[in-house]
Amino acid sequence: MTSHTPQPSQARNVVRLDSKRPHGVCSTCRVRELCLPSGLSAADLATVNHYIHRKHTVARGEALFAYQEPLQMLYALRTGFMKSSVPHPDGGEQVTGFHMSGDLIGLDALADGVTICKVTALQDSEICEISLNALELLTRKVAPLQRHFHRVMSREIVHRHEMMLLLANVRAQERVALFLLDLSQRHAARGYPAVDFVLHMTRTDIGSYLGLTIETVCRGLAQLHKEKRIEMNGRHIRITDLAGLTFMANRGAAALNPAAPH
Amino acid sequence: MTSHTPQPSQARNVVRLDSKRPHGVCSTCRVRELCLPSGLSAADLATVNHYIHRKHTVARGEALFAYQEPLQMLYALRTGFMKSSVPHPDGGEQVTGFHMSGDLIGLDALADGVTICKVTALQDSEICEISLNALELLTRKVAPLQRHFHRVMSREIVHRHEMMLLLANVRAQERVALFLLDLSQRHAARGYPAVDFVLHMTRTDIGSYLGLTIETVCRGLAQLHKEKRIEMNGRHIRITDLAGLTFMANRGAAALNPAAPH
DNA sequence: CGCCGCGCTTGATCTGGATCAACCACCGGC
DNA sequence: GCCGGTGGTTGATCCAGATCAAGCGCGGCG
Repeated sequence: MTSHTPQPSQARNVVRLDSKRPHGVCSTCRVRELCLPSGLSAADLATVNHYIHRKHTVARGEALFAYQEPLQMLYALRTGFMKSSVPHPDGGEQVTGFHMSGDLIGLDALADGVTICKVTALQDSEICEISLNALELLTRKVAPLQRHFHRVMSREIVHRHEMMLLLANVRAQERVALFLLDLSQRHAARGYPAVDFVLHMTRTDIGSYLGLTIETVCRGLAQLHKEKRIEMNGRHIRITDLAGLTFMANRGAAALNPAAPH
Repeated sequence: MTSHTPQPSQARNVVRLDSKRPHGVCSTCRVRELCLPSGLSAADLATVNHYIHRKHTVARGEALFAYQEPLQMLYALRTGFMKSSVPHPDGGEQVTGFHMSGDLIGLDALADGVTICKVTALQDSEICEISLNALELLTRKVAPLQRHFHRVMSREIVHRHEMMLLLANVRAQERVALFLLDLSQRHAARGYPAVDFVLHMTRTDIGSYLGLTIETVCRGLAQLHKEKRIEMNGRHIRITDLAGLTFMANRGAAALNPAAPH
């Protein structure tokens, strides 16, 4: 009810410093370039900065928001790891995505102002937020932000598009390989090791996300291990044959990358 | 190369009449309210109108654009029927969507400026277009348009999200039922009969779209006929038991609508 | 006309992954 | 220490839907 609409002042090029936002939220953020204010000039960044709020941590296991909850915010994951899921009527859930630092969360709620999935922290997470009102204001005012925001939304479409193709066309074994590669690439984009990481989600989550049962995921991983493509110790994964993994994933993902050079 | 950026004039509230656009493209359009300029005031509509171009017809079987083609336009289907598809390396294709009048086409290309699917006309179609430059300008200038555009993009995310859930969770028979209901609702939204329509696509297209083989689609339809839920004559469909069809589809789609009242 | 090719239908068989089942490893509580 | 719960692994069986196969109806064309 308290709508809390910030008053935009014209031609603001300076960061206003106050006790709540000592240095600005984005300007000190490591993953800024993966996030909403990617590619902005210092002046534009300062403007945007002013509307972004730091929110409290979401503890592991806690929800950022629930399923079908009214939402007037857009969130960005600053640090941590989260999953999106849709509850099944039978008590289970369908996992629809995993989120790493720099990812925007809540784009799918713009359509009707209501969330279409629940988002839960798999690791203690810090998140930033911006009100949709402020976002609309800013994207009107800051053209590069507008363009980037459109690209981000479009990328969200492309991602779900690729998941559709995966679920329609790709064999179980290759789904698992693609999943690991996707994580690997997202780690790399954030400056973490690409071939050595920890899975923050359970096997059940992975299976649900990939449209497979937990048993099939296990067998898929076991098979990759037998083929000496990965080493595995519980949730710790080490990719020992990235090229081989990429190759077999690409065979499976031919449908995702039809124009890939032979 | 010839970038053709229209010069925005300030506070233009009148439709400029010229020989090319006698009445404005949108203001005479039957599906305007389903399309980009939904919910605009007369003045805003006139402004938007000015940047929308009518393009020539795309004949049945012809492509609107190809796979992985640079795209600086957003299209809207005015009349006709189209499909989106991704080519398979083996010569086949994966159908990713069907488009009816009022649908926007090309939102997924915003991400990288390159199309991620090919779009073909299944019926002779008229399409409208707007350059991305103009769109960016307009959404900055016309706030209701901006808001609506964000909702449209978000809806595109939601749609692919629902397809993901369908492909991951729903049984073949229920996929077919859901497909028919989806078409039915989209017909109804355009003022056409909801229970009596023609499928413009082949069974193969349907199968590809639903992640099923053509045989399974046939059997699904035959089963629906046997259960007296539909009548069928080639591509002509008549839904004779909409309630029953909805019921069985909802059972299958429980995963898509988990919070549906008992 | 006859022939071909495409879209569609229906039946018979096969199989990838689901389901069912058993078991282990680990951890937290008492 | 024991005990129960959660997450993970592996083996045995089952089944929905893919694959293979055969045939029909129809429109275009030499």
